[in-house]
Amino acid sequence: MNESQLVRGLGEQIVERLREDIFSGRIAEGQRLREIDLAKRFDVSRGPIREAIQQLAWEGIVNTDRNKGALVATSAPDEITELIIPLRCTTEKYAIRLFFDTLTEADFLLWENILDKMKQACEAKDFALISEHDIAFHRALVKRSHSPDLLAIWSSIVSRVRRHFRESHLNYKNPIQIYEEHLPIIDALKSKSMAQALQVIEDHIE
Amino acid sequence: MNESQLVRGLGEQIVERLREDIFSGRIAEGQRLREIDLAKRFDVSRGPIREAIQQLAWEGIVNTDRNKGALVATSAPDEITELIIPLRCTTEKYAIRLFFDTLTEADFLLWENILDKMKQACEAKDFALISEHDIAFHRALVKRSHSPDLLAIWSSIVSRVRRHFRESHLNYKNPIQIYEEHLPIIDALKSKSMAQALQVIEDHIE
DNA sequence: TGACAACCGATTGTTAACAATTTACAACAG
DNA sequence: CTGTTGTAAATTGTTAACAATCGGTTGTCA
Repeated sequence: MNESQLVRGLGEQIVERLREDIFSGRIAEGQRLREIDLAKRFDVSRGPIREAIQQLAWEGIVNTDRNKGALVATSAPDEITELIIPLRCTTEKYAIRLFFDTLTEADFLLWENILDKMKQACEAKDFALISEHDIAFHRALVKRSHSPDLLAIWSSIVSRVRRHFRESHLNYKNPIQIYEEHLPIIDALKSKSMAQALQVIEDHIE
Repeated sequence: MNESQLVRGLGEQIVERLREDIFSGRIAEGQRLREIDLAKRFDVSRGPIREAIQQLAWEGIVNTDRNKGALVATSAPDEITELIIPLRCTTEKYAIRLFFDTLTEADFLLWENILDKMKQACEAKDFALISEHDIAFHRALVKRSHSPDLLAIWSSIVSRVRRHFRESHLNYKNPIQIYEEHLPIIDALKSKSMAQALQVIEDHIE
């Protein structure tokens, strides 16, 4: 998976901008997305716009009806969270089992680096950044398994519910708690007890 | 949600045809998908083809590189099966819980229709077709939940292990058993006992 | 011979025009 | 007044042409 992605297609860039607009509330829930409007706004043709909308639809951020266009989805988080929790538990615990015996200091450095950035975001109360780093941290965990398939499966689960990450973060009065809740994971991974690490990740996800 | 879907876009139809081709093995792993070839084959322009490929990429059925097109993804290695079983259990049981109380005769008709085709494939010992219908059956189950989130997640999980469907089928001396093992699922769904249905699907997946 | 750069064909990315469908609204009949 | 039907505008679906990019090939030079 190409991390840097120096040059990206118009569609991908538009996806990111729209996703950020929707998550930040600049584009409201239920609002209709018209291809021509977006094409004018981004100064591209409707091709990349349609590409972006299709992707957002797959992520569950907008709903599309044939010949009727796209509406920004209203969040219905609760039921699906119930599904996501066991799925994440299964995949992330599986990842930990794969890599636990081969951990090195460099791994902890990498993860702690991400958590540092998350801490700064928490202090700045920048919820968009907090979510990004939260996802990045767990992605880095799964990636450490060195299994592209595992990473791909995990990604498809999480990106589908990126919005729920964000919404659950908004429930924290003091965002620094989000950061603090990640520290035990690192500790447990350092502890040399796989059973304990599996338990901690399970508690964390729930 | 439009149940019948009488009229669907070209892109959606092409997604289904390509998915069937790949799940059955008619299009091999690693094979390159050229937009122009597909456009000629389906007698449409490249627009709907690109739409279909993007969707297949999201489901994990093909891998795309910018400016380099799409390759049919290679199925995950055997170890992953260990992970997939609990993931499928979780998602398919979740789906059954969602729809169990609203089942109608039409649902059973649809599913039995797929199983009929599977039966014919079993009698013909056509393992490619057996796999295709096996996956199609489970997909139809999950789709019945009417939850796009659930279907999206399930799709991306199963697409990565499609080869294991075929390989596990090859272990059967008498392929008709594959068909017969699906009948208890229908029976349990008809039985009005959700707990029993959940147990049956769990036993079936393992 | 081997490295390297400039081309060329093939393929994907993007655009703009055209076709089909939906929606809103107005005219009309009962 | 209510419901229906026809029409036009707005919007999405599809197409085909054009632009940009990639990979291999060929030719040059050390």
